Amino acid sequence: MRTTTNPRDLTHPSREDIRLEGVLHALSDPLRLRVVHTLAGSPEQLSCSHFDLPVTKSTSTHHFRVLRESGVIHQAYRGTSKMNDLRRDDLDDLFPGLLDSVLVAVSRHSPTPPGRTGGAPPAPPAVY
Amino acid sequence: MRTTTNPRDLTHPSREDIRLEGVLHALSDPLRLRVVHTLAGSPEQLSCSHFDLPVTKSTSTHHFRVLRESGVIHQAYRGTSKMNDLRRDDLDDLFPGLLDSVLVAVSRHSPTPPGRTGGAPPAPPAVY
DNA sequence: CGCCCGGTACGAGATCCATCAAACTACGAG
DNA sequence: CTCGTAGTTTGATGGATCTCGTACCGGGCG
Repeated sequence: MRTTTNPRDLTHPSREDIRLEGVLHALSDPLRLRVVHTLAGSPEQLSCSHFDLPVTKSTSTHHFRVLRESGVIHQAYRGTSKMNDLRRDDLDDLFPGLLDSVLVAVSRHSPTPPGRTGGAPPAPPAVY
Repeated sequence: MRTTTNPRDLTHPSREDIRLEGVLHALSDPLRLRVVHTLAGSPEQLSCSHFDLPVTKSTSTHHFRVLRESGVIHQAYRGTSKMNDLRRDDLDDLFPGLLDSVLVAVSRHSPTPPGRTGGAPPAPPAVY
């Protein structure tokens, strides 16, 4: 009967539990939108600490949790840090075109947020 | 120099003042999502009272205001009632594909909300 | 004119949300 | 084992947000 609430267990909603309202709400915050945008522009997973958000650690934790619990991102521990990546497949399957249109909108309307991701430009719209 | 604050004056954000976060936030509420979906499925403007929302009149007013102030809908008085319609052109121009993908997602994941709109099916995805 | 109907304004209460500081946990390196 | 790094938890605070009830207004109808 161990499963005693291991603090390193991360709960993610299954695909069918992801709700549109939740995703839209998660994306309606500038900070979170920035995280999603950066994540989309990176070919690899990124640790939480990679993002240089203008808030404290606890606030950061909060935002990442909102993103995870709404089904927008997937998180997993790797050593001492936590890796994040977009749940692209799930989102594209559930809400086709939604993520892409949001990402394009962010790219268009934000002057490319300070703090470059690494190399890949914002995020090519992917297949249409 | 006041125009004496005419209560029938409705303020709408100009196109360039519409913000992505605001739109996403406005759409992240089930009630408002339902309104937008119904509006999108109607070829004509609809009065506020056309919607049979499970809330009181004042709450209804509140939600319509959120939609208007975020730039999602346009409102205008016509006689004793207020007509609503989507700001499709503005939204499509600012955030291409966003509204369509949201509407498709609503159509897919809601069992066609009770209280039919009139005739037109949910909203054909329009040009891709 | 007087009334109703569609909608607004104004509080007020409850809940949620973003934010922080401070104390804590877990892992890896010395 | 000790320390530092990465992130969590808890509690508090201030600000939105959602909801309501009640009072109000403006236009149309009888």
